Amino acid sequence: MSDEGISGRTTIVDIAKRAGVSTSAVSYALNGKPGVSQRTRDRILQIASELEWVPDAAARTLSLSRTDTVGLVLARDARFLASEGFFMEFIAGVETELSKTNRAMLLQVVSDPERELATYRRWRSELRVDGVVLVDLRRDDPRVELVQRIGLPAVAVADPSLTNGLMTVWTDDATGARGSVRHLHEMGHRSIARISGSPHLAHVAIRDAAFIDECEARGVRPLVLGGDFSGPTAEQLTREVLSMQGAPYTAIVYDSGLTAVAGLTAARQLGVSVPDDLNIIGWDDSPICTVTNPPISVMSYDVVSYGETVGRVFTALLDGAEPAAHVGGVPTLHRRGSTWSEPRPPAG
Amino acid sequence: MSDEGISGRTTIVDIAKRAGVSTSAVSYALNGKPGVSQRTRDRILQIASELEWVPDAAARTLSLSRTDTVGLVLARDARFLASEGFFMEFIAGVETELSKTNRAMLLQVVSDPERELATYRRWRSELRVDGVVLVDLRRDDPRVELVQRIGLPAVAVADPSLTNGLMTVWTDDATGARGSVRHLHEMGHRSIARISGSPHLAHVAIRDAAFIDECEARGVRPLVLGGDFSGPTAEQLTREVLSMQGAPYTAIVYDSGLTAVAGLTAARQLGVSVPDDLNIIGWDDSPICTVTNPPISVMSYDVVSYGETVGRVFTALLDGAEPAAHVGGVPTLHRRGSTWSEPRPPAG
DNA sequence: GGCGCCTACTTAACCGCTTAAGTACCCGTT
DNA sequence: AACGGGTACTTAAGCGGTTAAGTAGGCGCC
Repeated sequence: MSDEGISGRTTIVDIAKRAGVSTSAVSYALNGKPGVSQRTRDRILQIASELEWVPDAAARTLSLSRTDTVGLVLARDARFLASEGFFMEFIAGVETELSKTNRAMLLQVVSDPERELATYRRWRSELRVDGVVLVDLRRDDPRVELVQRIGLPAVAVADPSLTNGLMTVWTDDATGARGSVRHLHEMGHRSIARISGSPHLAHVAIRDAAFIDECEARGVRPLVLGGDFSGPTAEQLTREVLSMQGAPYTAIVYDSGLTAVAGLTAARQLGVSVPDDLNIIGWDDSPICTVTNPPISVMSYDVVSYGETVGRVFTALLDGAEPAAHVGGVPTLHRRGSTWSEPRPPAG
Repeated sequence: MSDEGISGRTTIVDIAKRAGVSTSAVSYALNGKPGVSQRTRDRILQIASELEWVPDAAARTLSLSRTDTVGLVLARDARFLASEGFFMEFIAGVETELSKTNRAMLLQVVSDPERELATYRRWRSELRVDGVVLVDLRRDDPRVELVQRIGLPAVAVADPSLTNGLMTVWTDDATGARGSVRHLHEMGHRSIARISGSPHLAHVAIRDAAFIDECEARGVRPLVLGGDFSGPTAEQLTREVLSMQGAPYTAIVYDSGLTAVAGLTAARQLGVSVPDDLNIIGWDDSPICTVTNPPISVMSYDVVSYGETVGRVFTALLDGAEPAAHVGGVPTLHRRGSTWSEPRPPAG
């Protein structure tokens, strides 16, 4: 009450005056650097906390060239790319870790990839962030090349095969896809379809390949249809799968929760019973997978802890850690009502 | 290529050298202020663009006490409070407007309200943001008092009755709630239930009151059951409504898309046909409302443009506009398959 | 008892940009 | 010819921190 007020914010000058020392002594004390006696250090710390001093972010940035901020750009239609709620949980996880080192997150939602690149360039020039998190990578994604060229520290959230040596955190989608096939095969399925998301997204392509490979290894008849993460397309493709000639597909694996729900609806409209005649597996857990009848089994992992890993890795990167690929999660099957609960003999 | 490199970033000193003037002349020219001739101004601008100069954010903040950043804090369980995708669209809208004045958005996801308050205090002390956007207000929300006390500019996204004179943007939930009742009444419904979200959220209470009021004005028999925005609770409450004694409720209005889907599932399990025996209306549009069978009618408004309004109002606020309440959207009915498409004579 | 060496500070420069205050010069006046 | 008043700049100070370089005083040591 007494010292603040007029000037507004309290600075290290205020602390220095009170303590009767120079501002550099204050700075040394506050940052735990040598150059001040223990007595003086304690006194300065005491005064700082009395005055509720907090360092000015801009001043720090200016002299340290460090912003304590990490940037995240999301493409406008990200809500189609990831299942509902994914980003909320992901961001929550990232921040849990970042806040431990007092870092914040700058978020930008853009309408197209070109603007995303421009945003990185601008952030870099303005020195607004210490680095960025890259999500939703595509094959030969221009962002990877850009951040490397302009020297913007980055953590890529994608399969290591796409990140050209950047620091990366990934989920083992291939193992997840194989796991879904394995489970269905063990339950007796011999014909399994997969209705995937946008094929130009790298993780989709990875799931596709692993799916087919695992099916072939097990003598299962596979089918992959490329969709776009939207409900109507998933419904349409589901109808196609279910009305094909020949031995029917008894299970369909989707690439999100939303598309799985759409598939369930389509099946019901065709009079196909889930799970009796058809098993359905979605990807990424979300509340909507639990409010359907039957609730939908999904391949998923803990998104919050995935984000936490990204936050930790980011902190390490800024502390000088060498780029490496870290596993942030392995999708595993969460069984619910849309899949058989025990093996059935293969038909035919 | 020639001038950058060694030092790294290009500053106004570089421009000044090239132009053979002082840095102040450069600053005046760059900011369109008087004090330089047109010739010199043009030359400086030319050089600046050749050098691809971008102002350093921290330096600007330090001398102007302005960050060009707005903060947004979301409570960790926000994904339950708003329907899926709401925040992505909302934030996209806000940023569309903010980016016009070259402002960015700092995002923090916290686990509890206490941390949210702490975040505002810290941002204020560190001078990290010019102001904040407040969402998901409760009655007597402590955030309103806090931002006013510490003098942090804020735009509250909530009903004006809750914001104590802060700059606010709101959706007319009361009119929306009345609209849902009006439509159902005109279709012939005479007993309408409402399964609402968490009653301690202000907008929920407002919808509750308007719902009951409009029902009474029309001689409709109302019922309001308070839920929590979760699927299981919505299913449970739906079962309760449908198994009550006496004249049945022929329509249920929910407070989100997710809970409406849950209600649809519960109804189906009880053998109640939608829309024949029961009409269902959700709130806030989202993809999941379109992938059910039938797709679900919702009360909704354009969330992106809602966000845009918030962005515009925020810009105005920082430019000195007086606090006022602005309407950002009025929920209207989007008719889909879960409600009758034409009036039926009231039963009984 | 003069030397060097710590320790515990202070002084001053710097980060990149803004802006009040000063200065040099030109022009039109009386 | 001295003077007032623009115009077009420059100088210098300041925003709030950090940090290299300087300095004063105390201590041990030969």
